[in-house]
Amino acid sequence: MKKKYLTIYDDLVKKIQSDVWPASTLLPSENELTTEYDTSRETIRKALNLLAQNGYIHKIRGKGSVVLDINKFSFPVSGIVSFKELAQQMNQTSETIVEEISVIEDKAVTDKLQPSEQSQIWKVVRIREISGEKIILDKDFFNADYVPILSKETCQNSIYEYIENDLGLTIAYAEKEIVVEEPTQEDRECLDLEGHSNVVVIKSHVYLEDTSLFQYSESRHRPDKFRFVDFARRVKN
Amino acid sequence: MKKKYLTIYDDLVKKIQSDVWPASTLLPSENELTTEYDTSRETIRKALNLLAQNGYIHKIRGKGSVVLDINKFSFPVSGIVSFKELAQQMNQTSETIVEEISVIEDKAVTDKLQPSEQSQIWKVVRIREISGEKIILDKDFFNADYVPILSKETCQNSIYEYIENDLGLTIAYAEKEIVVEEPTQEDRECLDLEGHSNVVVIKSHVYLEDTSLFQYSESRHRPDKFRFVDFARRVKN
DNA sequence: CAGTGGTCTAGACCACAAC
DNA sequence: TTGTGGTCTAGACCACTGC
Repeated sequence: MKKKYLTIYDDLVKKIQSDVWPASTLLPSENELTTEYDTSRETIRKALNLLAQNGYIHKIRGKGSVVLDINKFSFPVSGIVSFKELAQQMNQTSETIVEEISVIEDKAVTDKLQPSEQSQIWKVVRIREISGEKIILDKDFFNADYVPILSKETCQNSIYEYIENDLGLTIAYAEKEIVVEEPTQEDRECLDLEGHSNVVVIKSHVYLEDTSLFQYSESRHRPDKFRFVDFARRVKN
Repeated sequence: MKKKYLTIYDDLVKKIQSDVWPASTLLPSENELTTEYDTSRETIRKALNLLAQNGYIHKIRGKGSVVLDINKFSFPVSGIVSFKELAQQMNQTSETIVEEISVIEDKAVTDKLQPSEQSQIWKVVRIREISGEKIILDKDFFNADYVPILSKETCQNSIYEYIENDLGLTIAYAEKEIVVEEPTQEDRECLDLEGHSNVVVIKSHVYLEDTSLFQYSESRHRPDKFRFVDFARRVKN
């Protein structure tokens, strides 16, 4: 049995996207939705809070839930999403070139991932080509305690799919940092930089369900093709 | 009376930050917290979910809530935070130079903010100096329907403080977009770019409690001083 | 005033982890 | 089996909006 509040959420998203309730109009009240979906009010509220969190509605006390018209053109780089998922969302023609797969013992990286003493770290370097241009250089480091084998086919397709479906691991959360750096020699060699003198770097620490750090990665983007969209709410002090 | 779940949240944050429960240990269970704070379990869960959302803990079904050790050095650029609030959080010596305050009728901007027909738009340009260097160029546009007066002193101090405290408006949410651009002539003149050939631009649409768009702004950063930190959780499809 | 969303309660049943 | 967090319920009271 699927979770009730999620099926309600999905249903409401679908209806908002198909303009059942156009932007800046009100959703049915929580009480109405309660009878409509034959459930309790707290369950409805869970679904509505998800909608609000994701920028679909804004709730106003005493009035109701207003449908927002943002979020229509914004594809999320936020959250934890694999390149394959992203490319599918955007309907872009994209290509992945596996540049390097190796096992390393680099001190700087090893310290971050802290594998058990005798074990090692996978290094994967991939180039992402979008519409024929080499735009992104992905450098991934995996703790081999969790990912024992890595084939070229897996790296070509989707490492996340492999980790979640085949290895049965659950990716839980990540710390991300976005900074701008000067291109390294490697960046210049692998990417079509076209004279750009900066790259945007997304550095991620990715953790599993048991809070163990299993991946560190750097996603290095040509600056003119980088875009990050966020929906934020004001938090009072 | 303050909201119970928020006072519990604040208390738990304080205790986590003062190492009452060190990183990677477990918080007391929800049932224990229920008796400790003399409240219901759902209220405890609201507080814990807030902690999880903000990266303080990770909840594991069947085990408990693990304290994370991230979030200790990461100052949030995310969310809606004014420059004054940010500077205070970081204990940085900072200075604001008000470069321009004017009323404009630029078509491109007017279309975005869509003020009522006879009204106008405030344009404010400010330079942010951090440790003696001109690092950020803030260009703000306010719908004069909501902000009738803007003094130089207000712009020097904090426009948000003025809007929320003196005008009694409530800032609710914002759409943010981060892109990298080539510096404009204005960027070159106002900032200490030191040869950098890119600026990081945060473009924001800011909305009030009644969902009306009242501000558009561009915060233009020298790339080497820009940093964005995010905490994300994996969402299954 | 009636209707809205926001908070809080006390209890139930479930899925999962650890022993 | 026990204890954990995840979902769901039915009801209560409150603060706010709009008439």
